[in-house]
Amino acid sequence: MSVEAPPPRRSRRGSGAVTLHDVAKLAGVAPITASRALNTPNQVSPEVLRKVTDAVARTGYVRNVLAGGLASTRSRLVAAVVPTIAGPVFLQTVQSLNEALAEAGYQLMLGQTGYAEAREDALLETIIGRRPDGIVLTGILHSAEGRRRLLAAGIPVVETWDLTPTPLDMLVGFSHTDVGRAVAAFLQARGRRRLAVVAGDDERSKRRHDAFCTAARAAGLPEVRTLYVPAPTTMRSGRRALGELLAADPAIDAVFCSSDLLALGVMTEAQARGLTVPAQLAVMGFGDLEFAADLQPALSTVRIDSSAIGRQAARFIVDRAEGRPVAERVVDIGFSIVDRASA
Amino acid sequence: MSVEAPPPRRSRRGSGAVTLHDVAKLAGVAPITASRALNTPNQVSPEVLRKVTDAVARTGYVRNVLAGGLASTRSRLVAAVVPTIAGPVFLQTVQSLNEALAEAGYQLMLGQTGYAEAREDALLETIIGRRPDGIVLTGILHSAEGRRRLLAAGIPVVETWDLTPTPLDMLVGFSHTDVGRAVAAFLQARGRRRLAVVAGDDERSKRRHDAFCTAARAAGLPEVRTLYVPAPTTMRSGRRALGELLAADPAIDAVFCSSDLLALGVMTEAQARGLTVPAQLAVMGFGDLEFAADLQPALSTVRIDSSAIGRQAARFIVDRAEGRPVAERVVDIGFSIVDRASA
DNA sequence: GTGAAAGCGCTAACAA
DNA sequence: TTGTTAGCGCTTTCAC
Repeated sequence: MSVEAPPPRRSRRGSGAVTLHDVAKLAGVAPITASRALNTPNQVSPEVLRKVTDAVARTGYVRNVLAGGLASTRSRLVAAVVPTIAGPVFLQTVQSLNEALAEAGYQLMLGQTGYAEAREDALLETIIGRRPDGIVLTGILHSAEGRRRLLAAGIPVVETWDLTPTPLDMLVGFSHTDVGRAVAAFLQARGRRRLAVVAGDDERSKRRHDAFCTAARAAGLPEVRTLYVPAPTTMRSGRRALGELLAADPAIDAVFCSSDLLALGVMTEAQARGLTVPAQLAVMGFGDLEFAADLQPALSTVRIDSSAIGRQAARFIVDRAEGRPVAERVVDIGFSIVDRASA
Repeated sequence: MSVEAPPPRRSRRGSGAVTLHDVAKLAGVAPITASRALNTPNQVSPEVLRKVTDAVARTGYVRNVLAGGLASTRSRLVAAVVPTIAGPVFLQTVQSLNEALAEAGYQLMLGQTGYAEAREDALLETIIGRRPDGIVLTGILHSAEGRRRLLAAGIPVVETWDLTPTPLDMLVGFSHTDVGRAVAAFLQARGRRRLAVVAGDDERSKRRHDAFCTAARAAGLPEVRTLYVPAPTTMRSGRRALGELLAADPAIDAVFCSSDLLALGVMTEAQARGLTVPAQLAVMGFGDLEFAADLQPALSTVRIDSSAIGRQAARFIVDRAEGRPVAERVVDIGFSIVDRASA
């Protein structure tokens, strides 16, 4: 009569799902070997590889990335912080970021601050709690507290859509000041003199339009009429804005909008009032969204390679996560003025 | 002379960050007590709560949600699967879903299939690997393999943007067939007889337009001209489509588009060709995006409460995750026809 | 109300 | 190439 071991008291914990342990047992190898077969197949004999692959298929095993991440301190999770994805400006960036990350085996976590800088800190805490392998920020980070936390956490950070001499870590963007200057020069070269601006009230577009106004002033043009609308910008606020602008100064001959959507609103309102674009009023947008080229007249605008920002951000994070050296921490992707019919 | 303990051989593992252990030690309590102070503060004496809160502040501790999730088998992560966020149709849903989840302490993970059903399965595997507390699907899940996996994983699933008699688990959407019928009736009531359709080639819009055509036929109207364009739909494809439609039949007097963007393209093209909307051509969109009301003429369209879908999906998942009973597993949020100027 | 012990499922480190 | 051991940082279970 053999002394039986006590029954392995089935614990109430755990999800009950198939674990790597089960797979290893079925394949007749140690768990770590099964782990290697899945993660670094070429460190394992073909024989073992076959047995493990087999066991995985038979059990329907799905790896638990959370557990792996805890053990390896690599979560393969990347967080993106945007004001909102509703304004289609960042959409392209988020989309291409997501794609590039997915290809490299990383998952994207989305966080929206809603243009309220106050929420930035709270969101950051939530994010750090997940120990992401990287954080992609839209714009530069403002709060000192936030910067401190991020640095302390040692998480790679990419700031985007802006340029600053003092990046937190890595940066991919362009100069908003340069955009403002370039558009002012562009409109002036086309003989426009009474310039106006309709801009969302976020920091970056303000910076663009400050530069725009400064450049206009320097060129001896009359004071630029400026109207700020709440971010995110909409077609509706564009329509309203042109009305107000015209009420203040019926003689304006060019409007620089901080988004293509705003520009669509301005053009529509102009049309509704019987103003012809560009003859009586030049309209410039910003972003070069998909629809810009197909408006009637086609919208002149500033093109930002939004997808390139996302891809570069992904490259930054993945390189850092895989321990590859990042040569250049700051990438200026520039912009270009798209000269279509509306200006 | 005291015998010193050997130095606690500093392990090379771990992130080196402050852990709950450190906090507990500083507060002079057991780790589990510190855990309770943070998660269920009212199960702990005010005294202890104070000491722990204090220690957290002094150390700058940020909880490791991954570790917590592993121990409790609750990741507080929810995955959303969308064809693409670029088409602004799902944007609202994703946005409100994200917001509602964030409020409840859950994080959203984004996965894009890109309208390729083949990628659905691969994406699903990646997602299940993270052990999310729920999955929100856009549309209904097709692959039998995918359904099997999801069921096996025991993860709550919400299918959205559609209605089916055989939901996988929970469902919030509306009937695309009803939409098609309603729009056909609407146009017919306005005296339109030569109907046309421009639709994205995804399953749901096809269903809408099949119903539309069937209803038109039943009403004795002439055969509906139909043109499918690749999803995601764009303004450009709308412009092109009207051109083709007109070439095939110059006498059409109404176009039903499968998205507002498409409708914008159709309206723009009509205008470019000197056709007046709605006098000569009625245009109907779908989605009621923000800009629809502000177009010239204002766009008649079908309104879907996209945000409500997101919120309901969040409620479903959170209720399930917190163990609350879900009374109704299927919610039909309906739709409404917005009767503006373009039709 | 508080704590000790024992994992959650996986992988780093070291050894064979 | 493969295995043993010892965690990753937290929470469940059960006892006080």
